[in-house]
Amino acid sequence: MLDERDREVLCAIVQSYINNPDPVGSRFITRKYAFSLSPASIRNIMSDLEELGFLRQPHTSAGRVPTDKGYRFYVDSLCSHEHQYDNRAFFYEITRELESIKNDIDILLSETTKRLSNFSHYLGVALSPKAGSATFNRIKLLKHRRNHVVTVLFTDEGMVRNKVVDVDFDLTQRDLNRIASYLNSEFYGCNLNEIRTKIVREMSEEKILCDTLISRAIRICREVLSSPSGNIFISGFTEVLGLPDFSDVEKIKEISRAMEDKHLIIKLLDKFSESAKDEVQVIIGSENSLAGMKGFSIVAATYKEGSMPVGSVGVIGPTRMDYSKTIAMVDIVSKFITKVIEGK
Amino acid sequence: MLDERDREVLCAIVQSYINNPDPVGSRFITRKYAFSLSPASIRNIMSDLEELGFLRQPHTSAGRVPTDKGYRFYVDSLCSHEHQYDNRAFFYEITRELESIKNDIDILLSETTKRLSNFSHYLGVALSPKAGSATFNRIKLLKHRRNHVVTVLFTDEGMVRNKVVDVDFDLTQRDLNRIASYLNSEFYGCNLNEIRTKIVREMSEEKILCDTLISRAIRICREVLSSPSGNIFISGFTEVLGLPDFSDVEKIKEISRAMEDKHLIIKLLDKFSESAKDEVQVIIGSENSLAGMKGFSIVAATYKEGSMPVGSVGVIGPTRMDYSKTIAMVDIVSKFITKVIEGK
DNA sequence: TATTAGCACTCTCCTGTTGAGAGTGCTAAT
DNA sequence: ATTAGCACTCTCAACAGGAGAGTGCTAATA
Repeated sequence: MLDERDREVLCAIVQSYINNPDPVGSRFITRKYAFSLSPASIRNIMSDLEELGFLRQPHTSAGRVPTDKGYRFYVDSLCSHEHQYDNRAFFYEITRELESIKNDIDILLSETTKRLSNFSHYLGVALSPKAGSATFNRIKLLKHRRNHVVTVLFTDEGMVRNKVVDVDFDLTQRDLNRIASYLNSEFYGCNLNEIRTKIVREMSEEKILCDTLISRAIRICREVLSSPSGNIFISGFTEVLGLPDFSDVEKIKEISRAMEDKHLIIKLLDKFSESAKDEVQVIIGSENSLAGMKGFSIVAATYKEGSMPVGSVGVIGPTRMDYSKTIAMVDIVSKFITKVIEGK
Repeated sequence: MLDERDREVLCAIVQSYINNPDPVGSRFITRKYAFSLSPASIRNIMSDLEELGFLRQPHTSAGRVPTDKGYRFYVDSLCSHEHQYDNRAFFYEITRELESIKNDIDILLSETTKRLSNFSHYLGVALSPKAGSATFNRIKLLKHRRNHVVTVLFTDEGMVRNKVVDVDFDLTQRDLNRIASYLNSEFYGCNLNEIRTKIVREMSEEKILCDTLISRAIRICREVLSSPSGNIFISGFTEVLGLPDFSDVEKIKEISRAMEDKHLIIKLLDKFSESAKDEVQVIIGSENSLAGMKGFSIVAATYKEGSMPVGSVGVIGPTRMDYSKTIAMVDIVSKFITKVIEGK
């Protein structure tokens, strides 16, 4: 479909536009990229590329601009995925500054997104491990004031989570210990999601258990498991405001709305976690299924725990994004987080 | 200094400008506010008010606009602080929807700021209780994997906080229990800040204790207390983008930078907590000591725990802010949070 | 003496025009 | 197949003119 020359021109246009958001014209291409072709020939090629949907013109007598399809082709077939030199500073910074934060995954992720946005100039995003996919190790119940129980849940993965649970009955610490050991023997090694569904089923079926210790145990456990979605971290709004892509107030509102709708972004990143692909993934502009996110691209990857993806980290920016560099950065970051978590 | 008539005119100008961000002219005043004076007389008054620093003109032949000093006078002497009717819906919403979130103060505050920004159209902010001012009740240490200890700290105020602490020595659960009971007997009833300073002192003085149980206890405790500052919650960026005050990209960058600098806002709100005044406090534009926050106003109040202010909640917006309404809202919110916390 | 009508003046903002500049597509020559 | 040449289109910046809003000042008025 595209011969070598066409590809070269497309590549030059995309790179030039990424570098500087002006529609790129034929003359500019010949001069800047030293093709052994005249502007007129370039124009013919550009015209073909436009026909094929890789480029478009903002208006007659403007240069060309890549379409989402153009970016896609560039990412898949044209851009080099080596960018190690540029990103070396980034790599050193995160390893040097963040390796020590290994006990609090939330802080680690939040700091990571900050660094990511600083270096990429786009939004850094990360999704903390979903509790649901973790494995129940043990639970500890501590009496707090009357009617309050502090629960501390340990997972096999080393996550610790606490929550204060209201109970409508008074329990001694001894009762709590018995409840805890019941839960521990019942659920040891189970996946938290499974436990939740199991509990819901049992609660609807066996109303008989009412007011026994087990029923209380179940009720407490349900409370503990009731907040399933992981935290999301987004950094770098000020950073993106500096980009020429956001010199327009409408564009700013758009990305701000997208950011506010955290649920949508969570959903999106969740998809990444599910598709257990190993590489960095890229969603470009309108490929996105979310209405509010068309116009932006997402570059993301998962980080793993015991070879299972448990969360994701990435970058959101304009479609006019330095994909090559960003992909390399996200790759670095996802591997780094995996390493920190596993090495814990 | 200002007679009754001058005040009325100033009040009209401020209110008109708050209502609609156009410089207000003499003719407009006479018509809208039905003064029994001609535009020419109003002009004379306005000229006086400008001389006194309450008003300024963006340019000759524009109307007048309040200065920070003008807003200050308005807030202190002119505006009515009754706004109950307008805010009734707001009051109902927060009491109905948020009262149930009493076990997790962070979620309560974050939801509160969301509601606050929705109703005010400005940024809602809140500072969670500073751990330092709380009172040690007891600590529980649980063995996590090798070299990791899960600490659960209870305060008299009912706060629970957990943290995973790395230790460079292996301890049995039994050791941990002994350490915990040492800490419990040593620090029961102490203020957390005191404990921290005490620990720092002891660690520098008595190196002798090295490698004993007590030294280990102290080390763990220090870790637990090492993150002193409270969380900050800010909501409503999309909300403020809708205001005419932020139709300019520069203004947007300004407020975005201010938001990113969370430390500064924390500092600012901390001051509110310290000055133990009971009322809602207002900082207008350049009264602010923070460079990045000039140009914005802050309306904030503290919420209390046992009649001690422990955190603050408020609103950040343009100096052209509906002070009357906002002050009433912040008042409602701060009292609401106090009630929820105390009633816990 | 305080108030006001009248008027000249200033400044912004909108609109329309114009010319430069950049880039294109097409055609004919190489 | 490539390219030079040219007419055409579109944007953008600069400029001018006119409407509109508001002011300050002065002289007349109650």
